[in-house]
Amino acid sequence: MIIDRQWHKRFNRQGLRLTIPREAVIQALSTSGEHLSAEDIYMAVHQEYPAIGLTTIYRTLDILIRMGVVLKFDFGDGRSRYELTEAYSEKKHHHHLICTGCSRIIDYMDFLDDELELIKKTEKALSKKYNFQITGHMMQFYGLCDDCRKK
Amino acid sequence: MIIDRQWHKRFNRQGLRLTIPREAVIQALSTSGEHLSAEDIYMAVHQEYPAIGLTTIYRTLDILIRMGVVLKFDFGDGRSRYELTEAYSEKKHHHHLICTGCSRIIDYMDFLDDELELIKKTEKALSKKYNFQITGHMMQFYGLCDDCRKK
DNA sequence: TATTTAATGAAAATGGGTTTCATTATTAAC
DNA sequence: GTTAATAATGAAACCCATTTTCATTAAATA
Repeated sequence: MIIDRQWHKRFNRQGLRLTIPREAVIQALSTSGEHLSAEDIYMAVHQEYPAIGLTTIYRTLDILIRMGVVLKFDFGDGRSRYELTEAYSEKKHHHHLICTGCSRIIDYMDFLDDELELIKKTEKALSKKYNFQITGHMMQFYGLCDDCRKK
Repeated sequence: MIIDRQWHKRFNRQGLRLTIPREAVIQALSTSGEHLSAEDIYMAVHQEYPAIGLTTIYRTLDILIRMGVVLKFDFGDGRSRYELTEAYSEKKHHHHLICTGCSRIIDYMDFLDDELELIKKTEKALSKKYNFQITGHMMQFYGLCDDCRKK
C-alpha cells in the first residue's frame, strides 16, 4: 500500500493528521501478515521506529476502525486481532474457521465466490434498509478440530 | 429449554456434573434475551440463586463453549457476549449489523433465507475438508450508522 | 513569529477474565 | 450406610490487554 495524498485527505477530512506513527501502523497492517495483534503491530513498527509506543498503536487502530479501514476480530484467545478491510487490502480475501477447543485459526478461501456474491447482495440491502454505510464484514465458523474432538 | 436426562448425559460423558449453577446458566441463556454478557448472565442467575458467584458463571461458560453449546462473540465494546448455538436455541437465528462509531448492534433477520442456505452448504464443505465438527457461525457486517456518519 | 490545536509517550489506572485455595458437594468403592 | 476419591464452588488475589491521564512536543494556522 502506498501512503499517498489520498490518505492525507482521508485524515484531514476528519480534522486528523497523517503522522509518521500512523503511516507506520498502516504500513505494518498491509505488509506484516494477517490477523495481527496490537503487540504484533507494535513490534513491526518498533523495528523501524523504536520511539513509537504501544499507546499510539492502540489509538491509531481506533481511528482506523472508525474510518472503516480496519476490522477488529476476536478469536477467543484474549487479545484482539486487526486486519485491513477488503477495500484497503491487497491480500486475498478470506474467512475464518476457528477451533473453540484450542483457538486454532484456519483461513479458508474455498467456496468464496458464492459467499462473496451473496455478501455483496446482502450488504446492499442492509445498507439501504438500515441506512448504514457498510465498511466490512466478518464471517467465521466455529467448531472443534480433529485433535480437540478426540480428547 | 428443558434440563433433562439428555443434558446430564452430555455432561457425564466428559466426566462433568450437571449442577444447579450450571443448570441456572443454561436456563438464563435460553430465556434472557440475546448476546448476553457474563455479567448479564450473572445477574439473571443471581435473581434465583444469590449464592452463585461470577467465577462459576465464567467457568460454566467455558465448559459450554467447549461442548459446542455456546458461542462467544465480541462486538467491540470490551466485554464478550454469549449465546446458545443454533442447535440448542429455540430462538430464531439472526445475524448482526454493528456500528463502529457507537457500537450499536442491530439484529437483522431479513435476507436470511439465502444466507442460511449458503451457510449450510459451506458448513458441510468446510467440515469435510478440514475435518472440523462445526458448531456455529457468526456473520456480522460493520459500518457507520446514520447518526455517526453525520458527525 | 505567535497561537491554537492535535498527537505523542510514559506511567498509572481500569476492568474483564482467570487462578488459587480452602471448603463443600457428589460420586464411587467398600 | 460409611468412607475415600474426585469434582465443583465462592471469595479473594491476581493477570494482562486496553484506556486514561497528563505533561510535552509537533504541526497547522493566524
